[in-house]
Amino acid sequence: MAGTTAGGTNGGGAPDLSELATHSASLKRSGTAERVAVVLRDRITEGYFPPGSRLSEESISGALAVSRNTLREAFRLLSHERLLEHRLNRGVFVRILAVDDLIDIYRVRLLVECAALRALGEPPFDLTAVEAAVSTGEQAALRDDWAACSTANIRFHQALAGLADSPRTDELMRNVLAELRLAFHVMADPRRFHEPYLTRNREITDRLTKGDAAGAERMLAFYLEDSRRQLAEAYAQRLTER
Amino acid sequence: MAGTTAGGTNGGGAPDLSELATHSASLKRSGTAERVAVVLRDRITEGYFPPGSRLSEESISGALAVSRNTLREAFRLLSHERLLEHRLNRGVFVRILAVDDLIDIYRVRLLVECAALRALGEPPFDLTAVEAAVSTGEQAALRDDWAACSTANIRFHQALAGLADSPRTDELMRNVLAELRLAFHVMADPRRFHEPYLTRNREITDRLTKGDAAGAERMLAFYLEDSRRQLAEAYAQRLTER
DNA sequence: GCATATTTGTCCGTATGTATA
DNA sequence: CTATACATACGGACAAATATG
Repeated sequence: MAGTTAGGTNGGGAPDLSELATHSASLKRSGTAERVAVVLRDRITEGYFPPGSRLSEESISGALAVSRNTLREAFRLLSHERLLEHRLNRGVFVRILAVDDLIDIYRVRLLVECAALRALGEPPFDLTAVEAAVSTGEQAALRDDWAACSTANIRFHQALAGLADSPRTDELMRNVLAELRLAFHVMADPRRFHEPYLTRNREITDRLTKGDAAGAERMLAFYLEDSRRQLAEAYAQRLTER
Repeated sequence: MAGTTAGGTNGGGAPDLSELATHSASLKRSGTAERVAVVLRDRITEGYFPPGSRLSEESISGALAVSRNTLREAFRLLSHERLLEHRLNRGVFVRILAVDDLIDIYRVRLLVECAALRALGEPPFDLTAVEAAVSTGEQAALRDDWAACSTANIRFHQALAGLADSPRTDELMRNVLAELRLAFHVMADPRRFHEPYLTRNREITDRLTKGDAAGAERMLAFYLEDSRRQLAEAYAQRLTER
């Protein structure tokens, strides 16, 4: 019944929001609100809903064929993850990070990623996930596929944090890195921000392979500091020139 | 408040759950769902709703005089914080931590709290919050007020993590420590778990006052390891004997 | 500054499915 | 196995806040 009026919140692009129906392949039984949240999260992190855009209850619920009540439950979840911002009586918006947010995100990353390396035990580490992320990143760079490169880079850092073997830490990193993507969508110059770090990813991994966790940690700290500075500067500039 | 048709929806008696109405002290404009979440969170962490208890949509929405839709939004928030567990088609329950959860929580604490100390700059630290927490804990112990002592102890560790000066880290610790309270409510022998740590809190603080962050970090690591072991053992026993 | 349209906030009623006694 | 209770999800309603002309 819901009238899917074309051209809702977003001016252009693919109008296809759906593919909600049969997720029966997944073992995890979850309600519709959570499935809606998954779809929206994907759309946000992929840039389909750019930062600052308003997510109208009516159009989204229409496009996804769910009731407004259910949609609002999904909104709550994503607001809690800081991907959406809930302004009372005005609706939900894709968050626009402030520079302070960037700084805090990098502070968390420095804390968590370095701590994960420091907490490593004896030299034969399980680096399969780290290795995989690094090589997919390198291959994506060869293809000039900077979107994939960005994803691989993020996965590299998730893998590093994953060495702590802690589900809660994993979730923290997932959320924080998803937030970080919001900043990249404001700037959209992926190559500049990811290419220089490919070799450093490789170097860090090599250190770990050799069992030199302390060295890897030191390099990682410099890496994050450089990345933070470069990103924060470019981001601040981009924000003010709007 | 909107939609107040035909008077109060529930003229009937609400138990002692309420006090929803006047939150006017807070500057933060928030919707009912968030206020409901605050009330429920308090009730859970204070033990009014013990772990394992089911939170019926009907009775809670009746007691708080909010609609079931609004209540469900609040449930989503608390589920996301791992205080509630959402079992599909069965409702929401106050979470019962598994031993694995305890271990992971302590892993996160070790990671974050130690990293916060390690990241400290030059010796004159701002320890007002830490100091305050320690002394309130000591005074509570003198009064045999172990509930207050538990709270102060938690606040002590929040203050330690707060030295990292990172909002996201603060939130992480808030959530993780709120979760940890669930374990204490299963056992309810607060004295045994908090008294031995009062002096160690004091010692750690003293180290920090002297500017010896590395020493404090070492002590903290032992502290957490001891605490984790003692708690996990007692908790496992308590769980199996039920 | 005002009148109006749009959108959110909140509530109600209800049909359907699922788990449990 | 049937019955009951409850969560799930939808749609409609209206007040209040906000945006718009």
